Amino acid sequence: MQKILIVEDEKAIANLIKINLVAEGYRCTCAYDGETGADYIEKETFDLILLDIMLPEINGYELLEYVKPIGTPVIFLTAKGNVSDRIKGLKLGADDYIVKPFQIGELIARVEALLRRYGKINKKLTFADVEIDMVSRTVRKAGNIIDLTVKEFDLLVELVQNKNVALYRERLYEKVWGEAYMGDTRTLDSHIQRLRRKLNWEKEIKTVFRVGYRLEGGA
Amino acid sequence: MQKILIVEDEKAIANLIKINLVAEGYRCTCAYDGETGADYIEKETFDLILLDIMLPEINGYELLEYVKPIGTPVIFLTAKGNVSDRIKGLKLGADDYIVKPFQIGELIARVEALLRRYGKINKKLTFADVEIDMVSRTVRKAGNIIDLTVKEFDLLVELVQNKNVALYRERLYEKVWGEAYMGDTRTLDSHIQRLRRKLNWEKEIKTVFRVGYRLEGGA
DNA sequence: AATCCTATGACACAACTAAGTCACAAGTTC
DNA sequence: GAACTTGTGACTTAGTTGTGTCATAGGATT
Repeated sequence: MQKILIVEDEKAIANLIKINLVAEGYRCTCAYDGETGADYIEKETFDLILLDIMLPEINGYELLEYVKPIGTPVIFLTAKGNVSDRIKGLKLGADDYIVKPFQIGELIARVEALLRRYGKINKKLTFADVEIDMVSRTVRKAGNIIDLTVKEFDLLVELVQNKNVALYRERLYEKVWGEAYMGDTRTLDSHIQRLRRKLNWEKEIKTVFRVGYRLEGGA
Repeated sequence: MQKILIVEDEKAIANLIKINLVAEGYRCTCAYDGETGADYIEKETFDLILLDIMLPEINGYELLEYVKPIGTPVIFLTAKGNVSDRIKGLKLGADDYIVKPFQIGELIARVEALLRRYGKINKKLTFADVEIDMVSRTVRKAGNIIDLTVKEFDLLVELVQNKNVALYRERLYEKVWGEAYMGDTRTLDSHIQRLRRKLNWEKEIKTVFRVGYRLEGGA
């Protein structure tokens, strides 16, 4: 379960947010002023911080400076229309902002999007006896390092993140290569072939005819 | 692959959205007025609908009423700052809204978030001892994987989604093949035959003479 | 009930399309 | 420039799908 810190001096707003995020399955802590917020950040690790700019005592920007070295993603809560605030916040390292008054659905969407973005970075992925370290970009199978090229690695990650899902060729291509797929070359096929060989995954990477590929089995 | 319907009268906006969603791996259909939108909803099943409130002829709210019983999730596209619109939309059953002009990234994030939330619900179909996983595109009967081709799979889904309903040949054909039916070939019959064989569904798929087929029984 | 007409079942096969394989050239990195 | 990565085209192999033919069954008409 992911933990979210809400730093917001208006208790009504803070609690409204909390109720809704808890309902979505997050664990939430509220701090009603910057100092308390800083204390929490010191003591615990959070997956995400929602930070009001206008705070008594310590303001949001200072707190942001404080959070930055830790690397926790931050969403700024800013007053309506205050564009310079947003820009300042983003420059200082906030990952996103949301304008008050906001609909709770919008907040949740942003929280989810940001957590998903960050989630990808610090993770290790595993599939059967294959372990993928996203940070060092290394892959081990049964403990032995398997050398993969950049494209092979990206493709593997995409497959493992969607194990047991039939992935359309177009989608795979677009995710790994970042551009539209024109189905007249053998690029994707070749890379699949290389992955299958290097990992001995002749069966695990199943061809779904006229669709794409599916990584089958695993944990 | 998930299908999204975009109902938006400004073609430029509709197409912009489409291009971006297609790049993300979705299949998109655009309707430039409410009536066309209603037609599509009638004919096809979508995973998500993006719906502009301000539409010629039928407005967004009416269309929403129309979609509600089907249960497809809806994201409203509303004009800037029109708070009462948003609230009305949410009350009427929209699952989220986004304010124009929007950043395309935000739209995508919301689409993904919503599909993920809903995806947990709608991704498996069952009929008797047959389980259909829409995501991995696999079919199991009594636990054993049954290999189906694309057309067979699509046809099966159509039948199961309308179990105990007599489906006209024309309708089946148009749903699965996406084109008009000219009743002088054995195409549909052959595929029905293949399904019956692979699933041992000689009785379950009942022929309705001069009409089409009906999947009978099940849970 | 006998007859006729049409719809569907069964089947085999041809046409088509997709994917596998491979070798190599162009591009990158060290 | 050596070693490696990557994309591509030619070719091969394989899987899918539509179609015609013929057999059979269903329903209508008399």
